[in-house]
Amino acid sequence: MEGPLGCWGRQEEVDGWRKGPWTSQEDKLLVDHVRQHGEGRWNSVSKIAGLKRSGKSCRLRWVNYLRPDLKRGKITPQEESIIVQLHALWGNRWSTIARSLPGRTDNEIKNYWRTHFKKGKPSKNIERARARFLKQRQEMMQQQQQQSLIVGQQLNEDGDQRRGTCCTGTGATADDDDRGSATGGDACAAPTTTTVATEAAGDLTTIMHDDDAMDCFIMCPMSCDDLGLVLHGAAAGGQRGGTGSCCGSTASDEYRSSEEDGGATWGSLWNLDGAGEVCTLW
DNA sequence: AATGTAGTCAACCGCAGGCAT
DNA sequence: CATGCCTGCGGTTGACTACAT
Repeated sequence: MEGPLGCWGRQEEVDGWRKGPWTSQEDKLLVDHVRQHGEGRWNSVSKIAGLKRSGKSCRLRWVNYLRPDLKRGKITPQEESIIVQLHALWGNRWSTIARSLPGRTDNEIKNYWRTHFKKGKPSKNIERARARFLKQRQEMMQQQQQQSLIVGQQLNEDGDQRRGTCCTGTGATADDDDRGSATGGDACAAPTTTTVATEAAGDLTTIMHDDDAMDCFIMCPMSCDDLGLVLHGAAAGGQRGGTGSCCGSTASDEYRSSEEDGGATWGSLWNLDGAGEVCTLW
């Protein structure tokens, strides 16, 4: 899809900024600039590198296309499963989902989701993954309920120290600046969280074992508080842009279109009835 | 072969949060 | 404390491509 004209037709210039598709020369300038100065300070790129592009445009071009660690090519079935399951957890938080998929950008995932799921009809692969996900989550919750009594006794002894167990894996990145993250540096996960997530992930379990990089998903890509916020988001009024909750919705086990139904919650998200109960495990 | 439709994807826009002044 | 700038995010657009009729 990367042609001389790209998809935006001829390049135009507005307020001194070039818009439209990037040329190979511009790409080269941007790549050279990032190599020399690193990422960030995008607004100064135009001056330093001599690009007639806004900082926004430069950043977008780099993040979505020029970054060397990008994985080109189609989304694999495994990645598809991950996307679906992470979307079930986090809704349209594409950047968060993207962090669990090395080499994929939020834009890519967002586009993929829209084209594949917006109009319903998930693939059979997705349906299988989802069914297994829900089933295993149910089983896991039953086990957790049985264990909760024992754990509760231990917690009473240990106080709040359970939240002091912080993960240091790649997933607990410092750039977890998601909206609603109430406490800084709390990318923590009690041991039970890891277990729960791994089991609940269903198909993911196999994937994770094959690829350590994927562990960033299991190892709390978002903070505990953040996860709770997402899962309870509807009660809190939800976030902008439709980032809401799976807990607040009801009954129907259908796919919905987030855009077309006008819902403030995750429209195309499966209804994870009982997800609120999962929240209580964290 | 021509036309219509759906899918894909790069790039834009507006908004919100963080930070410096 | 208030203001403005920068950065990042999610939603949307629109041209191109592939497939169907």
